[in-house]
Amino acid sequence: MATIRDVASLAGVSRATVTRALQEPDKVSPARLSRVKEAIRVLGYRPNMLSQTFRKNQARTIVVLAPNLANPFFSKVIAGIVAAADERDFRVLVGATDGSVSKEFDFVRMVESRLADGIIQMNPFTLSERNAVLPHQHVPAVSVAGVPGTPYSCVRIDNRAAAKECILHLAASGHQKIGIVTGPTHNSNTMVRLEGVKAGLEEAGLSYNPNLVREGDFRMLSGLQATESLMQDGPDPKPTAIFCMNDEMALGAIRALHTLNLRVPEDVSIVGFDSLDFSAFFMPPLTTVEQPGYDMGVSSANILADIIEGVSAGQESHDVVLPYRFIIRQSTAPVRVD
Amino acid sequence: MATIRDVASLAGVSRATVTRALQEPDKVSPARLSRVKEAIRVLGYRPNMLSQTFRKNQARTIVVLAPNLANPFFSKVIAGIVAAADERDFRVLVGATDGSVSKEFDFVRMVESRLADGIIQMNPFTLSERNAVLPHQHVPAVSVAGVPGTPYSCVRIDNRAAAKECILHLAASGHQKIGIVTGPTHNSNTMVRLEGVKAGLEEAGLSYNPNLVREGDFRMLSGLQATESLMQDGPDPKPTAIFCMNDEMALGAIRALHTLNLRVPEDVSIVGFDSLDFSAFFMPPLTTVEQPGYDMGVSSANILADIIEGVSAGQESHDVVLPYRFIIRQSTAPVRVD
DNA sequence: CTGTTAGCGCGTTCAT
DNA sequence: ATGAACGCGCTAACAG
Repeated sequence: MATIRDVASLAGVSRATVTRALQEPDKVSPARLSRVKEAIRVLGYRPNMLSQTFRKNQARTIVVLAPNLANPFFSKVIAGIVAAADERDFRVLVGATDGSVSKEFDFVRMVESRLADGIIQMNPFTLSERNAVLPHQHVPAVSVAGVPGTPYSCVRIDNRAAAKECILHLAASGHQKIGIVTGPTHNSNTMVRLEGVKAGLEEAGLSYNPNLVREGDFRMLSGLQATESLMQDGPDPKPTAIFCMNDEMALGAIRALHTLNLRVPEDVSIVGFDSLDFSAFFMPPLTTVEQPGYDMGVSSANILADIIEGVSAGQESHDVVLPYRFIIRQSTAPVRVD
Repeated sequence: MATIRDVASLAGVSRATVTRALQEPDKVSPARLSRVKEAIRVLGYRPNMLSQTFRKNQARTIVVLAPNLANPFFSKVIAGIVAAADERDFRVLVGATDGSVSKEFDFVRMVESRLADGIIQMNPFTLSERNAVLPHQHVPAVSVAGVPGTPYSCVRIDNRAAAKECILHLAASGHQKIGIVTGPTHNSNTMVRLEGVKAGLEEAGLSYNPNLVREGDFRMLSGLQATESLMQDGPDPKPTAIFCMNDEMALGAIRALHTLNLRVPEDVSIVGFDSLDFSAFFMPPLTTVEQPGYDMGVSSANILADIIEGVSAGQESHDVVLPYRFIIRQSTAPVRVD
C-alpha cells in the first residue's frame, strides 16, 4: 500500500506538498499539483485514515447503544442516526448492550480511549439507579427516546401526554375497565407512561386499579402472556380495553385475545405505542402513538455531532421534544353495550 | 488526558515497561508492575486506542453493508454479527447503502484506507451486473444471505431448495394455481428462489405461468399490491395459494386478501420466507421458511475475522450453507373443494 | 527483566 | 509556493 512518501518521491516533491495538494490545492503551483495528482493516480494512493485519525485525535465515529437490536423501533432510530451521521462525515458503531451495565461501560471506555467521539444512548436514563454509566466526564452523549430529567442531552417525545391521550381516547369511547400492559417496571419510559395513564384515568373520572396492570418486557410474547393473565386471572368484570406500552406487546395481546375467542375491537379494544410499520398492516390495524423514530435519530445525531465539534458547549444540555401523533385505526371501538 | 509518558515518569520507569505491564504483565517484575498500576490508577490513564490502532495498522473494525436497515431480517443478522464480532474484539460499523453502488464504494474505500478491516455484505451478489463493488483487491469480504456463485466467501441457506419445498407443500395440498410474489427481478435471491419455484412446479406436474407472477420489493406494501393485482387482474381461475418471497410481503398479501373478503387459509393459502418474529403472531400464523439469521450473522463475522487475522488464506473462498427450516403454520391449508 | 532507539503515516510548524 | 524537521502515542527491535 502506497504511502504519502511514495507519492512525494514519485512526484519529486516533498511530503508536505502532497498533503497540501490534497487539502489546500490552491496553495500549490499548478505544475506540481498535476504531478502530484498523477503520482497519486499511478500508485493508487489512498491516505491512511488511521493515521489521519490518530494525528487529529478524533475518530469521527459515534457509538449507538441499544439494549436490543431486534426491536424494530430502534432500527428506525438507527436508520435516522446513520443517515445524519453520514451527512456530517461520522461513522456509526453499533453497541448491543443487552441491558448490561458492564457492556455500556466498555463503550464509554471506547470514547475515553478516543476510538469513538461520542455516544447515543437508546436505553432511557434511570433516575432511581445510582450506577448509571452516563453522563460521564469527557464523554459527549445524547439520550434518544428517553425521559425528562435525563441529566444530559435528550431527544424524545412527551411520553406522558401521549399515554394520557391513549387513555382518554378509550375513556371517551365508554371504556371503564382498562387493562395496562407496561414495559419493565424499573424502565423510565414505563414509569413516565404510567404517570400519563394515571393522569388520563383521573381526568376521565376513572380510578387507577393496580390489579388491571401487568408487567411486560416490550416483546410480543410478554404482551400475549400479560393479556391472557388479564383476561383470565384479572378481577371481574374483565377489561374492555387494553393499553400496551408498545406495539409489539399490543400485537401479542391481539393474538392472545384471538385465542381466547375475543374479537378486537368488538369485545376488547387495543392501543399500542410506537407505530411500527407492521401495525398498520395487522388485523385489525392498530391504534397507536407514532413516535418519529427516524427524525429522533437524525436529531440526536446532529446534536451529538454539534457537541463533538464544539459547536454546542456540551455543558448546557438540550431537551428536544418532538411531536408525536396519536393514530386511531381499527383496533379500538366504543365499548359494547350488552 | 494522561499519556503513556505521564505514567512512565510517575512510575519512574520507561514507556516500554508501561506497555509491557499492560500487554505482558508476566514479563515485568512485580515491584515495577505494581508501581505502574498505581500510576495508571492515579492518573486515570487510558491507552489511546487511536494510536494503538494506527501503530498496528488495523482498526479491528468490520463494516456491515445493508441495503435497508429497517428490514427486520437484516436486524437479526446484524445482531449475530455484533455478538460474534464482540467476542473476537472487533467493532461493527453499520453501512446503509440504500442500494447505491457509490455508497458501497465509499465503504470499500474505508477498508482501503485502513479505517476498517473488512466488509460483510448483505446485498446478494448479482451475477449479471459487471460493476459489482465486491470482491475487491485487499478488501476481505463475506456475503451473508447471498447466493451460490458469489465470487467470495458466502454464508447462506439453500434458497432454491427452500423455495421448491414451499411449492411442493402447496401442491401436495392440492393447489394448482399458485401465485408468486417475488423480490426485485434483478435481485439474485429472487432469481434463485424463482428457480426453486419452477423446479417445484415441475416436480408437482404443474406448469409455470408467468401471468401468476408479480414483482415486489420485499416490503409489505408491495406484497399487498401484488396480491391485489393477482386476485383482480390475474388470469382466471384465480390462484388458491400465493408464495411470497419474504414474510413482509406475505403479511401484506394477507392484508390484501382480507380487504378482498377472502379468508386465509380457507380461500387462499399463503407461504412466506424468512420467519420474522412477527409472523408467528400474525393471524393466521404464517407458514414460512426459517432462515437462521442470527447464526448466519455469527458465522459470517467469524469467517471474516479469520480472513482478516490471516487464519484463513482468504484466497479459497468458503461457501457455508446453513440449514433452513420449513415451518408449517396456519396460513396454508388444503385447497377447498367446492 | 529493562531502557534506549527508532519509527508507523501524517499534519503542522517554521524557515526559506 | 515549498521543503525540512518535529511530534502525535504507542509498539517493536535491540542492547544491556
